[in-house]
Amino acid sequence: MTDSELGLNQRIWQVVAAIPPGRVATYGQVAEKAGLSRAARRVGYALRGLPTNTRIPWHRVVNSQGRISLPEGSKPHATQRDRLAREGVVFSATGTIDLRHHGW
DNA sequence: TACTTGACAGCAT
DNA sequence: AATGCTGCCAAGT
Repeated sequence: MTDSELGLNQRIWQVVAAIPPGRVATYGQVAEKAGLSRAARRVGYALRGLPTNTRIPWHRVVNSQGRISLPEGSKPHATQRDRLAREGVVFSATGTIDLRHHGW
């Protein structure tokens, strides 16, 4: 495995793992903290490759609008929302999170 | 080997 | 407010 492969994904996962419960970070923030300043897309790709039983708190990562970036109605979407709600994250009627309050 | 795609985001129009 | 374009970087075709 090359450094660019392992290093990149692990850096991303490490950053995600550091997000405290009850808080959410945007893909852009994760990318920046991982040293990828503008590779928000790469973050989504890395999370997408995580196994279902991973211990990485991937659910604490949402897009810049405070919305879950997964197809509404899909199972992963419901899982993310449920886990966040369980940590005390509040969703508005339209399904958006107030980043001013829950942002990292 | 080259082009397209993707759990995104910021800026321009 | 809604599109569209560009940057990022690995994977798929």
